[in-house]
Amino acid sequence: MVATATGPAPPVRRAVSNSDAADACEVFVADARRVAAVRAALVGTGAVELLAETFRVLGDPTRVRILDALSHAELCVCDVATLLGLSQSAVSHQLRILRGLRLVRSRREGRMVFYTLDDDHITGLFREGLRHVEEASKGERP
Amino acid sequence: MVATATGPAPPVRRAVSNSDAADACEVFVADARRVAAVRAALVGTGAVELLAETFRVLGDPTRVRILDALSHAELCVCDVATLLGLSQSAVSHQLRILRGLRLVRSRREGRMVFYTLDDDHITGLFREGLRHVEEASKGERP
DNA sequence: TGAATATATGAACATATGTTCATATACTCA
DNA sequence: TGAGTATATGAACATATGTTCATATATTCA
Repeated sequence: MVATATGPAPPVRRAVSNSDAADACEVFVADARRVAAVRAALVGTGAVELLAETFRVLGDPTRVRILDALSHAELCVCDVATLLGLSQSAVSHQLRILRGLRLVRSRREGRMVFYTLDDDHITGLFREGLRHVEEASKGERP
Repeated sequence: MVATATGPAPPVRRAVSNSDAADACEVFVADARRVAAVRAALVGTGAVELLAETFRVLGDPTRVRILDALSHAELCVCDVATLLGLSQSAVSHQLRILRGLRLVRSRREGRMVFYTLDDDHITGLFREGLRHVEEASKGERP
């Protein structure tokens, strides 16, 4: 936190400084100091794009199910398809996407290709997300 | 892990048991025992959907930037818009989505509405994702 | 009350995305 | 080598999604 907004900062109502960022519309800033401080602390564009792409890849039910399956055992494409009731093509397409972000790893063995989670990478996120969700669904306000 | 696939399990090549899951196509299972074990361990549909939706919401560059900004300070809508060079409308729409999943919380103060991260919820995922991505971009294979 | 301002929201539109279908590639075995 | 099988991939299509534009709602202040 930059400006520990207690007693939430008197709305200064100063026009947006025509520095670099915004001429988007006639938007005013409530607290120019706070905005400036936050701007300086923002994550770089590269990290934003990469992070968003990572989450986007994780944000599909089919891919979640595939990762869930692979978190329990190494499986070949046809096993995944059978297990989840999906077509071989659909599974293969999705595995390609997961592989592209290094979330899974493949190992060929004869005609078959076995997939596992690539534990070196963001896989932990999946596990943690699952924990969060399972908690959240319990602690939902009634 | 269910079947610690060392010496990766002789491909049994048994036809898919016509139990409940799959008649999707003529797909065969490589290891019926392993598949059955994994099937029993799969996460429920509800959790899958919720997890995927959570990640999906996190999987957009604009929303990542908004969360990044809010991770540094409490901000009103116009501040976020100014800060990120976005239209007020776009920000408001996105904040609605984030609010829908309880990732941010809003607090009205006069005409303005201030937003903060809802730390009780999956926000930790965002932070951790960021860490992962920043590591990953360093440790990329050259 | 009425003008001004901050935020919210519905409709429309362009783009992105997941699945299917058809087919290509890679590997095994006779 | 050729048939058979497991996986990969390109094209097409239906659906989902983010932004903009216009406008509604909510609050303050004269």
